[in-house]
Amino acid sequence: MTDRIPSISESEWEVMTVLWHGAPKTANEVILSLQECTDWKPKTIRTLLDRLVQKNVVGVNKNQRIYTFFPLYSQDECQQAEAQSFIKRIYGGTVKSMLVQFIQEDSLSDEEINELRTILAKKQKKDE
Amino acid sequence: MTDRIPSISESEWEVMTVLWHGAPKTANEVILSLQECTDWKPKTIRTLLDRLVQKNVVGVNKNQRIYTFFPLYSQDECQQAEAQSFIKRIYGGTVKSMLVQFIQEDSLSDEEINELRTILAKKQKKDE
DNA sequence: AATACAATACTACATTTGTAGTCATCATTT
DNA sequence: AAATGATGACTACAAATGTAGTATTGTATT
Repeated sequence: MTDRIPSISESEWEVMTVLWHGAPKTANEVILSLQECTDWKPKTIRTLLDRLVQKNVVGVNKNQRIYTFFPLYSQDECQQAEAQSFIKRIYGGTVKSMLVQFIQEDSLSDEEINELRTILAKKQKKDE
Repeated sequence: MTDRIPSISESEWEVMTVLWHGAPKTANEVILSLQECTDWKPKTIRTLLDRLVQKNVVGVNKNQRIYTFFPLYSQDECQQAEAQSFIKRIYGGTVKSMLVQFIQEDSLSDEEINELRTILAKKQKKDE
């Protein structure tokens, strides 16, 4: 289903985040938003936007003189695609080995662990 | 502690995998190993090895005429570093949100879910 | 209408990555 | 010793990425 999502570079991802947070947005809005957390020049951001459009990850509405941009894939879709390829690259494709590592490290609070347990329990029940 | 691990590209990662699987190895051994699963030319693999050495991710023993190569970081360290930056990039830094997504998708078998539950349970007991 | 401003379009350039090739050298085989 | 073959050193080149700059053009202002 999810047609092959083109790869999104690190900087481009930040632009996507802004658009996922609310779209459509004008280039200027994106620029303002990103200048709060990065020190990229406006032109840089504009270039990133253009590249995302070329890659067909972002759409443009050119009806007005000032274009507006919007994501063509949901954040969820993109996260899953990235995660998929990441896991394949780094963990040889097995999701579990990664999860185990994360659980073993102290990246999770007690509460989070609890939540995860609950989710896992539910998941298991529902699946059968 | 873990000094900043340089970033390892996708192809380079495959070379690392071979070295983690057993080192030291000569370039030739690495090449043979990789030719089973890729169609890279020997020179390509050699270049990747050299770049890893430059990046200080792989060490070389030049005592013999034919060098041997070995990883300077454990697979675990590198996985954690990559995962860290990946999660920051894609999930805004929260480990849990990613785990939840993975659990929700059907990436896990029943058995795996069980294992995870066990691990979580143990983890929680031990922590307090 | 002329000018200034802002948005878009196009161009630029260094670095990293993927993917090798050529040249020099040392060891081994005639 | 000369030729051959394997290693290592250095070079190459296109695509992707990070990071902009210049040129053009439509809109708003005087």
